[in-house]
Amino acid sequence: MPILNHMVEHSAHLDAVFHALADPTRRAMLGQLAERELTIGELATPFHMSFAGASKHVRVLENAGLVTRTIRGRTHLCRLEAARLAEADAWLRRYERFWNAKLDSLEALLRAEDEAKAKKVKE
Amino acid sequence: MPILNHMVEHSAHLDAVFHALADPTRRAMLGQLAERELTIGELATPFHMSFAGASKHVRVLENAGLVTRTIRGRTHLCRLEAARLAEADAWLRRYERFWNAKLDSLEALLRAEDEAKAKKVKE
DNA sequence: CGAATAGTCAACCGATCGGTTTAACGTTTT
DNA sequence: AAAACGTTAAACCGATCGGTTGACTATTCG
Repeated sequence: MPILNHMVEHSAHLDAVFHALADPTRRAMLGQLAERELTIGELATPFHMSFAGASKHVRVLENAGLVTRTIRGRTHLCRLEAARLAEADAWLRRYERFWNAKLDSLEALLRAEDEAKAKKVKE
Repeated sequence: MPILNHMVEHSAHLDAVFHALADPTRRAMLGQLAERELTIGELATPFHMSFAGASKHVRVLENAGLVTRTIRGRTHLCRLEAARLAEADAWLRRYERFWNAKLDSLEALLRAEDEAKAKKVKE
């Protein structure tokens, strides 16, 4: 009886999302994009990184579905797409009961109530 | 006024955790460990992978703090450590407002109330 | 028009990845 | 003591990583 594996996992998506998040530069870029939409150049500057370098990072974020791009003239505006972050969050929360003590005791309480109920039925 | 970057981020930890989660085999191993503690061999078997291969994956998980090992005789028992998953979850939730529509509209409501209040003061 | 700007592409770099194989080590079994 | 077991270590493999440079394509500005 698998506890967590019964949920089919969209491996490819999660691979891409977690991989994208595994780099501190990319996490910082997402942080910037949380404030406002930014061009590649604006994303590159604070990291003293070449345009090409930033461009590659953005593409990784794009492939993970975490960022979308709108080309306007010669500039590429990047926008945060948080839906995929929610996907990663959903995966993580399958483990929530393992770290959240409150939830654990709540669960224990509910279990105790269930048992009490079951006992009552038996009587 | 940075929205998300004011929180100091423990980059090294997050790097390791997200990197560990970026591999489907390792995620599956965590899933197995969520049910019960397992030895390296038990972790290796379902993935038709050499012991050495599994051993390397476990070490990645260990380095990320997601797994701890208890050596008992010649076997190594692996246990899930969810605290670090909570860390990753905490990072993700900083973006929750970007994907959670309910939260968004609540915020809009509060903003509207604030504006109403500000208007009232002006009058 | 020509020059500057914003960005990509392709090649390249050393480092790390996921995985294997072979050898070795300590533990348990016989 | 010898054989079997559970695991790690080291060397190696091709692939991918993060990053650079230089050449190229568009768009905008003077």
